[in-house]
Amino acid sequence: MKPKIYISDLGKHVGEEVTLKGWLFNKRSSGKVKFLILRDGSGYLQCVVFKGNVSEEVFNSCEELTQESSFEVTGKVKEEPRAVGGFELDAVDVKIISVCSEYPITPKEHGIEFLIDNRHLWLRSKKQHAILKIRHRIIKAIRDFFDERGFTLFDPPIITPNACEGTSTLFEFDYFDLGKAYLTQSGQLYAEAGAMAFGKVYTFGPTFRAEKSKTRRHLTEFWMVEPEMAFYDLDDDMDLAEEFLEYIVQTVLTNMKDELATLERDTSKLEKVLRPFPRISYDDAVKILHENNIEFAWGNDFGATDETTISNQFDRPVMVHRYPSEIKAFYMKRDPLNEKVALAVDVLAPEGYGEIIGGSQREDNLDFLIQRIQEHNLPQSFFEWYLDLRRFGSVPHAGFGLGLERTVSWICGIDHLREAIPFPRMIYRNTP
RNA sequence: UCCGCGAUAGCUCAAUGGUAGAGCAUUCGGCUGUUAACCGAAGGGUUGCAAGUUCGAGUCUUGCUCGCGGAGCCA
Repeated sequence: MKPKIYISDLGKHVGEEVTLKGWLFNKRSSGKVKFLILRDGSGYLQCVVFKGNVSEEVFNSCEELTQESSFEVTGKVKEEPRAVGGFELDAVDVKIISVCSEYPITPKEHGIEFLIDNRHLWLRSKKQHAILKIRHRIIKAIRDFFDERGFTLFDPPIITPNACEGTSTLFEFDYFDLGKAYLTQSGQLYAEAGAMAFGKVYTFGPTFRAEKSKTRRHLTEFWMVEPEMAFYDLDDDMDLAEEFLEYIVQTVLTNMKDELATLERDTSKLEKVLRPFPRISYDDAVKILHENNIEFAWGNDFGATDETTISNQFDRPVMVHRYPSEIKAFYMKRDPLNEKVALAVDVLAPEGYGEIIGGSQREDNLDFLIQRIQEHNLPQSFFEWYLDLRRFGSVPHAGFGLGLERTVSWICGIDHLREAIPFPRMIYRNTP
């Protein structure tokens, strides 16, 4: 097979005659010269078609090229500061592969509703392309981070028999003769089993929430990465979380400069995401709200505006720990120094992006755990295997979950989660 | 579930209760360096649906449908 050449590789081919394939991003013509902007998924390239340099037939055929028509172009690569990307192709031949008729997304402004209806095409746009390239880099950074630190990737089931934490509304369906089953809302309980087997594991996959949340911060299907570590306490958990976030952000800053520029992201705010992050207790956070004249009663969970007020006090992610145990999940260990609070931590992203990490040290005492399950009115029979983890060599352990799309949104500086995933699923939309 | 906003050409939007318009896209013509190119021309409409008020409704009223974002819940 002849080696394929992509626009991103053109620096290695200056002066050579190459053949490229792709789609027409835009076209300008001036009588005897035509400028075809080729898009091949790896970049953009201006192809110059002078009337004398190609056959008359080829020159005229360029008129048929409409936006997003696919074609093949052959020509000599040259450096050209006037062109986007710094290179240009002097075309000697153009072959049309498929003519596109009336591409819906024109190079003008469009409304969000129209764009999301055409998500399958919107993905070709520069901004969406940049967001999803950054998403890809974030995923790689996540995997590199854990792989380099001795974690084992541990895939939990998507189909579960019980409502894991007993709080969220889940997608329910019939599972053969076994009754109702649910789509997972978290792989965490299974990750705990993994941590007892491998020491340090992480799960990374889709999770589902059937709540009728109708905001720019919610999807019904989203991706979550959940590390779980044996012999970690809450402080160890927070140490890992801040190292993790720093690694992700700094990796993107180093490797995705062009994409961040396309998104017009103010990177000075991302450059500040360096350890250590501020760590404040829930009590301290409540004080901050009161100092800002916000009414808030101890024992409640923070709303979106509360989170923004708290995170605005800092220039990097803030870790809020030791929440009232009543508003947290049954498996979270209570603080031995204060039974009213759980050894939990939420990480709030800067710039109003809200909670991106939720974690805790887990309850490792069998009797306490059974008591919590009863207090939450959860069916203990579903949790016997989970209780076995405490019966057979229980150890202190901790973990957290990071919402991928919220992290992508924050780093990209976009205002809606739906742009952070190729095909978003929301309560009133499951197409395309 | 509650609160608020919206629906006009393929798209983005205009239009004091009085002839439904512009830009982009499409088609045709012009231009040898364009950068959302530009210049000229053409085609393109059951104004979300239903009823009401009025001499006259895109505009006012009521109901419905669909969508948007906020609350709650959460990542």
